[in-house]
Amino acid sequence: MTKGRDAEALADQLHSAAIHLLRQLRKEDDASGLSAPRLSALSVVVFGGPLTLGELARAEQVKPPTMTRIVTGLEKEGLVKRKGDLRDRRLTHIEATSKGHKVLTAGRARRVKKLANALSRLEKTELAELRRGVQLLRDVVASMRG
Amino acid sequence: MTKGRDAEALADQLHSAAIHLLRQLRKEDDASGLSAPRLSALSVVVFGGPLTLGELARAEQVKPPTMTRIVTGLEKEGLVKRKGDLRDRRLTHIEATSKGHKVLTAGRARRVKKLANALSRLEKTELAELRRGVQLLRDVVASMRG
DNA sequence: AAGATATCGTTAGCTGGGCTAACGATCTTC
DNA sequence: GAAGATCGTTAGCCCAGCTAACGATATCTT
Repeated sequence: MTKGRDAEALADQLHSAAIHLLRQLRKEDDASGLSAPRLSALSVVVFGGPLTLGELARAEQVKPPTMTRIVTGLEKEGLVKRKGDLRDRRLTHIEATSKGHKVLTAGRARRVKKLANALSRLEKTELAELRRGVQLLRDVVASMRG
Repeated sequence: MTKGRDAEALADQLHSAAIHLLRQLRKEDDASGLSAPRLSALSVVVFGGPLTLGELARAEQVKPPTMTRIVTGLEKEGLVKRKGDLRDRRLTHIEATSKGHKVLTAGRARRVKKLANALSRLEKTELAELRRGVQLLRDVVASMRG
């Protein structure tokens, strides 16, 4: 059947497009001076509120020892800080400092701006079509998790 | 203007979708037993024919010493081999072995299949819409290179 | 209440991948 | 033929991933 073959060709193009998109955007991230794992973890902390180290590790799909090191690095740069839990003293909560907020939002702004800039060259109707495509893509990605 | 704001929101969603898409697909790559840099380099060698180490380093946007190590790793696993150049004996050509071809195409098949599978759950019209979106995305990414 | 068990984060030690600096071998140029 | 450029490698650094093992703390059993 032709539908399956279409899906394969599209899958290939989509995969390639995603790779190239992220490769372009990563260049902007370099300006923050943070490595990708640190940037990603910081993002979760900033937007996801304070979390424990274990939660953060799970969110980043990484093992606890790895997250310990990432957090230690971020802490040394003054972007997050550790806080103990009074009820359960095994827990360590990680929260972003104001500097952490600033660095992250500045980086995100750079990145989004670059992409938004490219997007704004599109016609209004094209923008709508792309928006629809992105929505479908999100659904597809969500369905892959199962 | 509202168009700029729309572009920003879309940029954000697109960025996120691309990240999550690649994260899902990378799980399939793990089955190959190869790390991302090795897989990527192998892919260039397989599809881009024999290249020198320096060319490969540039293609992967990596410095020569890094590529030396990646190639050494691939060579130890029997996926590529080094070949000297008779005319210019400073050069080292890297070419894929048949095992290298097999491993790469098998991995690519797994990856594309997973994505194509998710895509094939879409309605025919949705598939067309997504295809249009991907086409636009490719144009957008291409325009960012400049 | 005490002892066994489970959970959380850290440390130790391994691999791999990124970099710069320095080097040996090899062309190329003068 | 000597000087300079180019190619790949080596050495040595840092970061990020993992597993195994541990100490501290909570929780469960009895």
